[in-house]
Amino acid sequence: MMKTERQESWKIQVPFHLDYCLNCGQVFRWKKLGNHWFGFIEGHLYRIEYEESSQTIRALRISGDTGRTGADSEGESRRRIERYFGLYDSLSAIRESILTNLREKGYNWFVGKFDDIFSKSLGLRILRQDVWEVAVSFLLSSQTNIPALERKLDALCRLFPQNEVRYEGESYYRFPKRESLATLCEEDFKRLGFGYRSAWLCEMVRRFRESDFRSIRTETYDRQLSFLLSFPGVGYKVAHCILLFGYSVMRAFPVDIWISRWIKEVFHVEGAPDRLTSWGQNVFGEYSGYAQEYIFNVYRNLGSDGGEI
DNA sequence: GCCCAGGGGTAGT
DNA sequence: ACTACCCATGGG
Repeated sequence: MMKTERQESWKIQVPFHLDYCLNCGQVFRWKKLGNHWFGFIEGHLYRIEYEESSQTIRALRISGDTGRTGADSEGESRRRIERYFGLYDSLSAIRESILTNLREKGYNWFVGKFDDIFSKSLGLRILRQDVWEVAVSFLLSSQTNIPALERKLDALCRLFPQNEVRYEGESYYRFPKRESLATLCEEDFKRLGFGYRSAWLCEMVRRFRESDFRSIRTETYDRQLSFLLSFPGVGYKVAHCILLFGYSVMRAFPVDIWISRWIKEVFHVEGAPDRLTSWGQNVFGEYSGYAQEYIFNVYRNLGSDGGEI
């Protein structure tokens, strides 16, 4: 492939925290070397860094998509990256929406506490990821901690050397398309250590149709949810991860073991994921997905003990 | 060995 | 609707 590297850097005017965005359990295949993050956006391998003091993003586009020719026009990487990292989301408006909803629902005692959580994770943004990769990633996330999930996805990607991009002695892999995974069988997945999730993945590969996943974007929330729940291995938690991270449905509220614990500790509310999802959407409002990610990042990643939040 | 992990499916109440 | 139990695997 012809090398078509291009560097762009620019100053942004909104809060942004690159590490939080890439290290909060919404995406699993970005790698950090020094201050640089390496990963794919729309099939292009990028090296990205963010300098907090000058609010500057520096992005090196290392390789173009396969089948594409020629270099991007000036500013194409910038638009692509700003979209991918959700820089068009107004965090101040999202914060106001959540705080207002908390007051309206009678949780005044929690308003200041949520504001603390929001400040601690400020700059975390919901990414605009590829739906197929999100769907496969979270299908495999069942009963799997994040490091183990990263290893699973890495092993899966390494089965397809045609997707490899080499840069400075390291190898990076584009996520395999459905057609590529369709050449594998359940036994192949089991050999990768996917266990009982292997059959689910086979079925998702078989039933996934690009057109279905595209047309569902414009459907109502209820129809989107029932469509995703129709896949074996996709329950409420995984479906809401796909809605939030793949479809940018900001009121999606995934309830995993951590969020479940946190709700119990802070609000003394318990229940199955579907019930706690409804609870979270009611308490946090139309941006409950953002609230969930900020809570997850503070509670799970930043190590604050739940009792102090 | 034991416990846990960004859960889901199923059978029994 | 709620609960109990099982499901494979890897890491601490």
